[in-house]
Amino acid sequence: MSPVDPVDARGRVLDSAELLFAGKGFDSVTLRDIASAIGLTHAALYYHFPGGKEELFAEVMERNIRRHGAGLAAAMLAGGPSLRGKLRGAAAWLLSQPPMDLIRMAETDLKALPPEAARRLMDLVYELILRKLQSEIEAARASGEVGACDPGLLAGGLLGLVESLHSVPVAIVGRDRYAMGCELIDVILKGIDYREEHHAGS
Amino acid sequence: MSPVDPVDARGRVLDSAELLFAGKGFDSVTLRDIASAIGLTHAALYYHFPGGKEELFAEVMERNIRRHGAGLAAAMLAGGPSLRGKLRGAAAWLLSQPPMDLIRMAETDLKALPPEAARRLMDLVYELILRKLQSEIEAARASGEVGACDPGLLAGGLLGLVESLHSVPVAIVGRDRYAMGCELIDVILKGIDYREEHHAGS
DNA sequence: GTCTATATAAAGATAGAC
DNA sequence: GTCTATCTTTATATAGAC
Repeated sequence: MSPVDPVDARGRVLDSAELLFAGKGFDSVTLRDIASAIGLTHAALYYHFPGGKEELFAEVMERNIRRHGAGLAAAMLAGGPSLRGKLRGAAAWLLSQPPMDLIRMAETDLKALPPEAARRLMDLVYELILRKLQSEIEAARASGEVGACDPGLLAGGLLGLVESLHSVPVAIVGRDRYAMGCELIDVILKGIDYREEHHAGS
Repeated sequence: MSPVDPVDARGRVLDSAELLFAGKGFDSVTLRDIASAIGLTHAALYYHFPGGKEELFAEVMERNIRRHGAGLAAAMLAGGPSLRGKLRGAAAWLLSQPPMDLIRMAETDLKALPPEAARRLMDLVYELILRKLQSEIEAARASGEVGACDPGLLAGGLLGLVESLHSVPVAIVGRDRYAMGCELIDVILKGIDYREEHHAGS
């Protein structure tokens, strides 16, 4: 708790690395970037992470996924009993965090890790994030709150949908990301009132 | 048209680069990767692209965006008059191509280019891809085929949604990506039958 | 148009002082 | 715990032969 807590140096390295990795991906971030952002030289990182860049990245990703999982669970709980509330809570949480960019993670970053480490992280994403979303949709489906649907597909779709809002230039669009997230969730829940027979009948 | 068409060497370089850049991103692909994939040395690339990696990448991205725009327009036209048909055509096209990963492009890859080049490419994405999707939704909205919605937001959401299917492991899920795309489109169009008053009434 | 060879720069990693 | 070298590898880029 002292102004510069020496025992927490490792945590500060993780914070710096997470910020940079999340923004630019594994290959675009150097150990010197990570170190200099917190006033260290890159050599110091090897004291905390003897395994070098790969070990640091793997730990960053695992901590990131776990925090996302915990935050998501808490946010959905706080969203109240309705599925809409839970999904809005999930959106608020996801948009409060730096983008996870799961596509890049799966397609690019994880290829830099040993296959077992990559698999382990993907399993964590599924277990701690996708599964939680999926469970809530399944529960709503079982209780009759929503109609027939594929909860697994919807969970992945919702995640991709909300995450894609991170790349919307808010300054140009002039709308809050959370407001856009809520609107997209309502579209999922209620649709956009498509008239099947429109062309036949007009 | 000869088996090895010398005048088309530049095009083959672009093809190789596009394949690799699309899969792993700017920083994770080396000029040696691109060259050796087509039986050249990296030095040969400088004959076709004197500006080096950046020039090659910028040209690849521009060609990629233009092809996506043209393919999207053709696929939506072929989808027939209904919005559902057009969107399914769009999904079929997007899923037939390597992932564009617009989030990575916007958040990572474009930062490696000069700002004007980056802006130009983002403008092209908007003009040739998002705007086309948006126009179709707007037209359907104007004709009464669908109800009130935000066409711009929906266009971006649909793109993110369909693109995210690229990272679904088909072998595990056991479903065709196009089938999943169609289901998600139907969710957008018709919703998942959310009962607003479920909790109050049960 | 493509090659070999080389220059230059950047990044991961290690050794040893403090 | 962190630093200052230093080593090694890898990548972009260029020069000049063919």
